[in-house]
Amino acid sequence: MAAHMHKTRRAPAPTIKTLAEITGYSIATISKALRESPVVAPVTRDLIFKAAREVGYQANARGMALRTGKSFQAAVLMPVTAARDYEWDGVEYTQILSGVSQALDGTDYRMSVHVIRDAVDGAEAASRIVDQGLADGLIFSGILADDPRIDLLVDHHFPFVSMGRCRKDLDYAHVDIDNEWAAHAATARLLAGGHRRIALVNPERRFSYAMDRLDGFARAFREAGIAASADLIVEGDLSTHFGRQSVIDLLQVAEPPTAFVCINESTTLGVLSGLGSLGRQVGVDVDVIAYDDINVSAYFTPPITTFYQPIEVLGRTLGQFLLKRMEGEDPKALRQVFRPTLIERQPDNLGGRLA
Amino acid sequence: MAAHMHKTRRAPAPTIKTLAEITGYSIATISKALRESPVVAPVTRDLIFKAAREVGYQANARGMALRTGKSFQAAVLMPVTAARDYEWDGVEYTQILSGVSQALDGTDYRMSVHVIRDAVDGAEAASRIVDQGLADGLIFSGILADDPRIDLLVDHHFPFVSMGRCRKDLDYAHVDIDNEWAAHAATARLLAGGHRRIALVNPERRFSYAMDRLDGFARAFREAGIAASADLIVEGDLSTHFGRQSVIDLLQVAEPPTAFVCINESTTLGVLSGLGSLGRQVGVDVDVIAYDDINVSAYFTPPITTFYQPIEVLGRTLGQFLLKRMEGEDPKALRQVFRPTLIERQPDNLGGRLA
DNA sequence: AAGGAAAATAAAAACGTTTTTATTTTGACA
DNA sequence: TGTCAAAATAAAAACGTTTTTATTTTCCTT
Repeated sequence: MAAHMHKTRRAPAPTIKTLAEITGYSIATISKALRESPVVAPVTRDLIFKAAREVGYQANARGMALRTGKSFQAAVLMPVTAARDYEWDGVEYTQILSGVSQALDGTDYRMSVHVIRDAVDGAEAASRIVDQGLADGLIFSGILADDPRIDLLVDHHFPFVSMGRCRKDLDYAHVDIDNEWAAHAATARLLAGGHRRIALVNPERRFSYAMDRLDGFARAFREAGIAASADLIVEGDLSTHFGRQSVIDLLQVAEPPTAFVCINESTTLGVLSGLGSLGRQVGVDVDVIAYDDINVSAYFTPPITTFYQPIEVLGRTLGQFLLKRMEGEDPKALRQVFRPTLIERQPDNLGGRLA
Repeated sequence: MAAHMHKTRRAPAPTIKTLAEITGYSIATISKALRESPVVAPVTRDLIFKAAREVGYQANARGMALRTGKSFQAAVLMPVTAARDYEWDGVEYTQILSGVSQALDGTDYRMSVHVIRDAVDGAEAASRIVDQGLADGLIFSGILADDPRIDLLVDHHFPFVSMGRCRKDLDYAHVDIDNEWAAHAATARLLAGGHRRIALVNPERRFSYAMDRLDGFARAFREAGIAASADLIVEGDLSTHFGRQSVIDLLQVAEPPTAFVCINESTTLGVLSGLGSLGRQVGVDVDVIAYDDINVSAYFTPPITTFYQPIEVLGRTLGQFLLKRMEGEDPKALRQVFRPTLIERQPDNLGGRLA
């Protein structure tokens, strides 16, 4: 009677022991054969592999994990700002995760995501991951000018790849966008178009790349022999709200900007929203150049000039680098800085009205 | 000499054995005490807890995992369409992950993310997770009208919570948005505003919620006693490109729509982009009502009327439900359908020109 | 054909838990 | 004060691997 109650009991997954029974070899030999150890005879290795295939053997991750002390997890810290309620934010992270996951595909590693709300949270997450061995490697972004996570991880010899670079030491694996270059190029383009009062909508200075962008902005002016419009630099979180508010504030100053250089999509959307509600037209009253990583600027009305870098590519590189780091490769060999490509969608000279 | 080479060796993390040595109890007693088993005397339990606190004992997840057969992972399937190159897509997923992670905070569970590229990929990922015991529970979305994942998981008694519902069987834990209601409400609002030719920009029919929205759309017309503009229903992926192309196509028909009901942010952006490039003005030539989950419609120019549901809340509920499911709670008790709130930003009657 | 090194395989221990079973201690009752 | 059940603790086994150490087999050399 009771036998009818439950379905046919699922056969327990085959283990190394099952293979030992089937083939007649000891579990030690099985283990070595499966890991292609040279000490086991090729003929028995083949035999064991065949048996493994036949019964559909899959190494038990938990057993491996306990024995080796590894977790087979690649952790990613994903920032989510709790600042404004549910504001559009961090949208590019799906692309990063997608890229990392692509790199991990086919390896023994899984991707675990740790959501962090701020820098402190991020540092805590990192040390928890190290202390408790929650992962074998770590990927994170939002690098501060002097980031405690990097010190911690270097100290513990914990494999990691950062998206972005600290400003001081570079002896670790990283992937980055050339923010100095991009900010310089955008500013130079606007200067060439005749703009003099250029606003820079920038992240907070504690972020390493905010400083890089400031540098590029300044260099463009310096090279043009023009005094930088340093009073038109605004700094804040990367929210849409911030972009909008920045425009509203900046257009009230005595000598308002005729052009804007923006950080990311969401801020750009806010800037356009602010311009729209003040009745200013892009390409007529002001020009806007943005940095784009999810290919969305093409759909703004009007489409605007952007520096574009598909972020999934960065994610993939991050994953590839992390795999190599976890295998002990020298971090010095694992660095890549991407230059976004310029996509010209506007002349960015206010239709010639400036010349 | 060599002693100088490496830093002071980090003390190995304390284990249950360490605690046994310190307290003099056996490891069995330690284990039971830490899990608050009633068989161990309260006084020794306290003693053991105290010792654990003092040495900073943290249970080794790998040991627990091997012994219990659990993985302490909550898996989330994250869809990323590879359709168009790096198109803005799936941006709401950071919010979902954030919500799930919030729910998991403070528990023993970690969140692992599995990126899937299509429905087949999703089904494979699900069965891999079940077969290999990669996780103890699963969260996924993009539910098909008849989703193989649901059958698989129910069959294996594997704990899961779906975001969205199959159209046939509902005997499982799920969280959803009331798409029928939202589509109905949007359509009814436009009908009340005097619109008769209303376009529905919808996902592909294989998705369960696409059908729900079709139902709501039809019901609004039926209730108004007006023949539905069924020829103005377009179906496709949820990309910005699709939104834009839909508008361009639809405005070429003999009797073009005067209003659009959109699915999500990215499609809406595409719709607005299409309208802009054809020189049509929202609120003058056409009205647009959208569904918004990342609070971005407020920043479109002009701001448009939306049905808003903060998606992080859904994520949190998904996580909470999954925890309960993993503890064996009856799935029938774990269902929640959210109704988004209407945010009126336009009169949606073409400024009265229709009446 | 004996000896011995090299090659191949087996046995045993270990990773850190939980759980089942066994043993000791306590305390109530006669 | 001895008996016995109940309470408390200890011992041992197990989860599935990898790795170290031990044993057996092969085969070359003389």
